[in-house]
Amino acid sequence: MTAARRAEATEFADRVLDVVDTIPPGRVLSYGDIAEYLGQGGPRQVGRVMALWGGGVAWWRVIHADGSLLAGHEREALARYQREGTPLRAAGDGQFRVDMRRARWAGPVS
DNA sequence: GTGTTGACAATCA
DNA sequence: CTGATTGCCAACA
Repeated sequence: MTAARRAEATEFADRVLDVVDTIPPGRVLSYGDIAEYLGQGGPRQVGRVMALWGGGVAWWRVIHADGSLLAGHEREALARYQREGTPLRAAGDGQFRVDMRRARWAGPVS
């Protein structure tokens, strides 16, 4: 059942993308949080989905658990954060990270 | 079937 | 706070 397996992968991806699309402006979620929220897979699987099909959603709202930004897209994400008012934290060297303590979204239900 | 890699995470030094 | 190590899950050669 290779077709079924592919269908499952697409379904998982669809769920992840749906969750990401549900994240309100000014908030973020970590890969592990999304995996935990879905109750399946893991942070890496979420990361894979984002890498493949994340281009159609607010990928900048999905970051690492420690609040670090995506490698290679820091400038883009930073612009989004400043525009949406996402709580940021400067490290002094130009290293900006999201303040997970405040920006972390609890989900549709809180 | 085995080993390596990866948009990760938690823990330890 | 930074860096290194281990654990996890799935894809890929």
